[in-house]
Amino acid sequence: MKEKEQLCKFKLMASRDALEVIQGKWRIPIIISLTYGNKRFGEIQRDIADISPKMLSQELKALEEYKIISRTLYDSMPITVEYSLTTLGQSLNSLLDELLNWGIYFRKEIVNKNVVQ
Amino acid sequence: MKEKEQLCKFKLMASRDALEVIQGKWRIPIIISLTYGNKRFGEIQRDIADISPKMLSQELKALEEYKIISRTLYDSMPITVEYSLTTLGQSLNSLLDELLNWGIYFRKEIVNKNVVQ
DNA sequence: TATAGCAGTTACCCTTGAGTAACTAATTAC
DNA sequence: GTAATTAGTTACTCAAGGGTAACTGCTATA
Repeated sequence: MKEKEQLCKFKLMASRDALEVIQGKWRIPIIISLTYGNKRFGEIQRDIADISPKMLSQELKALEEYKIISRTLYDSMPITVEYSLTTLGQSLNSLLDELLNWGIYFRKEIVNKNVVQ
Repeated sequence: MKEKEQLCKFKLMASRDALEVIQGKWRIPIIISLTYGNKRFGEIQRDIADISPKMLSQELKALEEYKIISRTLYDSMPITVEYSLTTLGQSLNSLLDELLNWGIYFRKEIVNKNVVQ
């Protein structure tokens, strides 16, 4: 029984580490947008229709600090900035896939059956 | 290009459905605790050492509404209440696995290397 | 008679997440 | 000369998420 509890505690810790990074309304959408190739600020904003420049800027900075994305400045005129997933960011791929699959399954099971609203 | 954009929008929607359910500090820990068997209120509270009864009660109710867990009242003395995962809740299994795997990987890559903090 | 465990509830507070609107500076096109 | 695009920033506001502490009613045990 003690083993089981220790494993449980370990999993709780790991899930918190992961959640700390992907928590919030906008980070997953931003990462999904970037799985479709490197993008500029404005392009991400157009992908995620209802994000404000303030939130996008704020969350891009956070994801950069976590080394999930990287920011490249091109000294063109006008200045362009390109965001891309790092290898750590790309390692989120299978987690994202599961998230998407479950989201689709959940909508089928619940939302369309009007069990929840 | 239009196909790519539509797929991106579709994925954004699915991820939001999933996030709506698992978002927040406590839901994933509660679900993880319940993957180790049906549990009573006090048992979950002991698993997740720093959760308050208020938050546990509130999040259990939310998860019940989403049909992720079910609540069974046993009319023993004193009254005991058992929480368990529904089949919908169990369907989160592979998502949880990926979350845990990524959490462990992330800690190895970042936290231990002191890149963050 | 008092304490402990069962499963929560209630009231209060404070911080954070997120939204809105307006603004920056540089350049190009009309 | 004015508007549009580039990539953001700043100030202000509000609601939600979450924390703390005390409390409920019931029963069994010491």
